[in-house]
Amino acid sequence: MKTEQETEQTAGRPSGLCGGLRERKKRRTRDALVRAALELFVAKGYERTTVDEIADAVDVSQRTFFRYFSNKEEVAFALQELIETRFLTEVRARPAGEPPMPALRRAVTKAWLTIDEEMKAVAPPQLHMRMYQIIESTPALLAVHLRRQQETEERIAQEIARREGLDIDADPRPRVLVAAFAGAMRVAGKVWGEGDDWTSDAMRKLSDRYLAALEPALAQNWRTPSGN
Amino acid sequence: MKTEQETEQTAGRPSGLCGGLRERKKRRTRDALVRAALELFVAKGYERTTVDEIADAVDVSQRTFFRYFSNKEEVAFALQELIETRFLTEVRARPAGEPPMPALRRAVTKAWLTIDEEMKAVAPPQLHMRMYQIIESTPALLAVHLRRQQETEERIAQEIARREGLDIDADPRPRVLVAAFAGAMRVAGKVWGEGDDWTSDAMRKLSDRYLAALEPALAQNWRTPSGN
DNA sequence: GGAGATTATGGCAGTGGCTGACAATTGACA
DNA sequence: TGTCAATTGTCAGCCACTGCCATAATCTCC
Repeated sequence: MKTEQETEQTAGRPSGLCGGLRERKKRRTRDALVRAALELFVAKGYERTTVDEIADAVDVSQRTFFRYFSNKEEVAFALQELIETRFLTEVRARPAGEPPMPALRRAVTKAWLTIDEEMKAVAPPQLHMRMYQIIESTPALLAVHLRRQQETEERIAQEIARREGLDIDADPRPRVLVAAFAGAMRVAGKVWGEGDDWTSDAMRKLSDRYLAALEPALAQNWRTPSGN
Repeated sequence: MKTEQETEQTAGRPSGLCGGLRERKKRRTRDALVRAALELFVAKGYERTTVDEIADAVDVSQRTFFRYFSNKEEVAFALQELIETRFLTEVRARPAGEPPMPALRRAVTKAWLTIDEEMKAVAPPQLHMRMYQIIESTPALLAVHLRRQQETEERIAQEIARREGLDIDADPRPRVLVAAFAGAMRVAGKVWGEGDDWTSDAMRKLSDRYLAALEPALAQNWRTPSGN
């Protein structure tokens, strides 16, 4: 028999309060693995860190590591997982009458209001931020990152189609809107990671700026200066 | 034992004709490796095909395979490489005065006019198409595919910025436009791969449709039916 | 056409990611 | 306390990938 291990994503609750000893222990090992991995990745780089080193740092076997994470990449995406989940939740919470684009923009703004707090549960924010830079600069991780984002895109597009009562395969607008939106967000995220202000407030401002640039960018005439 | 396919690709290729024996031989092994890899991937799936099998099929050592391709993934992207190069060339060839979005749209249309011919040089179109489906459905390949696309995006954005005389780091529009454009194209490509009409003509029509949906998708009001 | 410099290739040993199988251990619960 | 199920460690093994060195093929120049 299999125990479901997706149960513990209850946000905002400190680890170790719920469930029996067995589950608490599992959560602790998992968090410890993430933390050790992030520290090692930041210290030595992703490729120069071996799974054995991560496992040794937490004093478990390599085999156990692979029981918690299906591969070495996955352990690097703790923060991303959080962001994606949070954003999706906020989109689902938008009022039904709201048009698609404003709904997405407000969802992203609201999501970033709470992400700060949540990520502290596993590792210090500084660590997450450095990890984000490593993801952007390590080809293998960047590739996985983009794939994960695309999976989120699809879920969001489905939610938008549902809200608007559209057949997602017949009307191109849900997927195209979300693709454009995600593209602008990706550019914003990249600039954020390369800059020096790693507050969530800075991220919100960048999102706004790049999303606002979407319509002017599609316009024919670029002669009017804008954007900065 | 030895697979000899020296005859076909020397016909219409500038690259197959020039150079000494050494270079021609190198090109032949490379093409043979691509072809053998595609056939094996299509027949058995990407993950169930080992590099040893590909090398054996062409009668070279595994070590030689890795001298031609830096990893197993790379050999799967022959067609994509072609498309990206072609598209980039067409963008660079657009007249200077043309606004960014029309330039991109016309570049993609022109690119697909010649891709058919070019890809036949290495393997039959059918094989490339099946490979494309495998890329879209194999997580490891999809991830690499998206990263490659993003690299192309960056190059195109730089070209757009250059054309418009803008500083790409100061004005968000070049990257945002290209991100939105690429997003719509990606959705179109996915639909193309899932459909049954694999002509480049079909791809051009899908591109048109999804790019046309970009502006309506960003608009506030979706109540007016459109797109299909 | 042959000597010598270049370059492609093969073989081999070794590392690291990842998996299946099985046995030992630990927590849950009657 | 004893039984049952979940968790873990150990071990053997596959596969992607790399460095190293010897060999064989091509190229260059006389």
